[in-house]
Amino acid sequence: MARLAGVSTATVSRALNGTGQIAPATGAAIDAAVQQLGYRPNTVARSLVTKSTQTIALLLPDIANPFYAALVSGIQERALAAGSTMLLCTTEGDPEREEQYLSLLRAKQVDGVLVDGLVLPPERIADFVREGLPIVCLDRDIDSTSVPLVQVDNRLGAQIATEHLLSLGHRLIAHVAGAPGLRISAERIGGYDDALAAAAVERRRTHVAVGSFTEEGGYGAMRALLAGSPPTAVFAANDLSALGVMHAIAESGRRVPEDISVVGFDDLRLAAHTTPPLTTIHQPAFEIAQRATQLLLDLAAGREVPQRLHLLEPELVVRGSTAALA
Amino acid sequence: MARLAGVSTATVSRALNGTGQIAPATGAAIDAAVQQLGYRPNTVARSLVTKSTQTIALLLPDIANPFYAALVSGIQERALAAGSTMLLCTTEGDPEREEQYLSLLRAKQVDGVLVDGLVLPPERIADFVREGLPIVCLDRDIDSTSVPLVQVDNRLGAQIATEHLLSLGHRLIAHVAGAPGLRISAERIGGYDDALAAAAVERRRTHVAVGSFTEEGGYGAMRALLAGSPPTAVFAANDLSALGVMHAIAESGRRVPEDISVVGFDDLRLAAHTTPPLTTIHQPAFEIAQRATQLLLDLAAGREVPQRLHLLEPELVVRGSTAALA
DNA sequence: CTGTTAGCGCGTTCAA
DNA sequence: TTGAACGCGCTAACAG
Repeated sequence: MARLAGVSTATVSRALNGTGQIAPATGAAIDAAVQQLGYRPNTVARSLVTKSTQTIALLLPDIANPFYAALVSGIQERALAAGSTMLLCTTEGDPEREEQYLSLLRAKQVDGVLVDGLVLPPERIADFVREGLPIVCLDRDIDSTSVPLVQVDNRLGAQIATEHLLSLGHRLIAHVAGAPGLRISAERIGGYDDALAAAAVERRRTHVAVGSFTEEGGYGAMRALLAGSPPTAVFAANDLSALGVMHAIAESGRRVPEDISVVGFDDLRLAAHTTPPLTTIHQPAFEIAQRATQLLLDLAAGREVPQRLHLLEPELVVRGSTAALA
Repeated sequence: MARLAGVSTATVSRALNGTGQIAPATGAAIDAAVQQLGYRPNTVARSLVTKSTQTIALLLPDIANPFYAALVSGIQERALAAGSTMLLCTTEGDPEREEQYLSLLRAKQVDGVLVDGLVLPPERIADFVREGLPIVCLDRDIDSTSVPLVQVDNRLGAQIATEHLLSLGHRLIAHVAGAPGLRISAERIGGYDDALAAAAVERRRTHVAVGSFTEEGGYGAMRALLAGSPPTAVFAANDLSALGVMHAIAESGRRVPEDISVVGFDDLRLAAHTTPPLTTIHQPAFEIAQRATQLLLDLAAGREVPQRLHLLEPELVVRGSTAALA
């Protein structure tokens, strides 16, 4: 203990936390003792009295999706600036595991939790909020008024993507949709529909296939699309499924973008290096993460957050996977 | 408190932890009270006395690399099975931040930390081990005898990759290397050299370029290679840089694999969906993560780990990016 | 089988 | 400016 090298524990506590006045001499003595022993206060004991663990959690289905991974650095930056660390909990889309984790996190007294892509019923989540666990939702919605939400304007992004294809002269535009039942999937379909309707282009039922946001799903969806009446352009609900789409197109002997144009959504780091480089909708992942984290820290500190919905702007990034209709 | 609904706190503790014998009647009463109040023991208080936080940490440079992300699910599975959660700490390759995190993690009394790709001097890391913080290294080495290591046999993997290209008739085989100064980069260069030497193929200095394990790095390295005397095949130090390599090749008007074959390393999920699908060396990421986590939990529990080095087998996965020399 | 007592290592009164 | 005393919520040791 630093106590052995000086004064009482109370004084050490005050010195290290900058609480109260410390005589220069005793301050120096404490510093010396700390140096010598490599002393660091036990944060567990501190948490027990302060009621703050300086820990937040990120709860999401699957960190293997690079978009989720991109969120982490934004969270990390804000959290570290506030002296907090981040627990990562992956659920594999299993609602039981979501609930299990939420309950565990509450027991662990985390200061708050960031959730993304949960499938648990909103009322269950609201229960946790009611019990005093601050929760902020990022990227994907939850149907709950008790949880702030930070995300990109999905509908607008999808609309911009589709308009880009329309402006290139395409009329047979397919959509490889996200996982069924998710609001985010519906919104991207909505934006696609909006753009087609505004251009008075017929929207064929057979031109929407489910890609489920994965490489594998996009691949399967595109194969199905090619087996029917092939489109001249495809808007994929995210970059990962766009990868699968391009794979299926290449495998069928067609070329991107000469035969079929492809647009993705997310703008993953690797989108710039696919073959061909992927035209896509940029999501400000870093900013989404930072905003959501700040909101969560505010909530945890007992500050009110005035606005529930935080919508950020999507942006079209044109690369090599789209071209004018031949 | 559940105390209000029955007995003493000690009995509740025993009932909930399964320690000691509990009369059926009181057990039922406690269960009922727990249900009614939604009671969960405060793990912070528990940790203060048990000296275990049921928390481990993963310290790595950058979660945006999908290979690191793949490790997470293996860790998560083992950790959750042991009732532990995982703190994720990303360092951006900054040694100061590594030390800052390690110090913070010690203060937080984590049960142990898994490290990957640290650049901190081994002796600093050994200091933490000496202070009683269990550390296990996975994927990338540390030059320290006090830290167990779980990784794939990098040298062997690189050798297998190069041999594959040799067996296809290639003789002008370039290597896009990893970040300079890392043992893992040197080992993969070593395996490449071994294979060339065994086949009595000349290894040209100009056929090794630095790709630094990133898409961007691989892209730049391949452009440099193409500006010199172009190889007929390339072994990239990881899949991400292989993506950049394929990008540069396509941009130069050449085709993969007709003009140039490409082999990666890692076998990321997306490797199956690049254009063309990437031939690569499979790393058992899930197993590496599980083994390392188990080792760490053993260490944290005070069990001895007999073996310091755990080498897992790499495996060649042949897809569409390699072909026989024309 | 159960209650009482005593800490775990801190922050925080209240006096001095 | 500093120390003594108390308590955060829990588990462990010891009686009973």
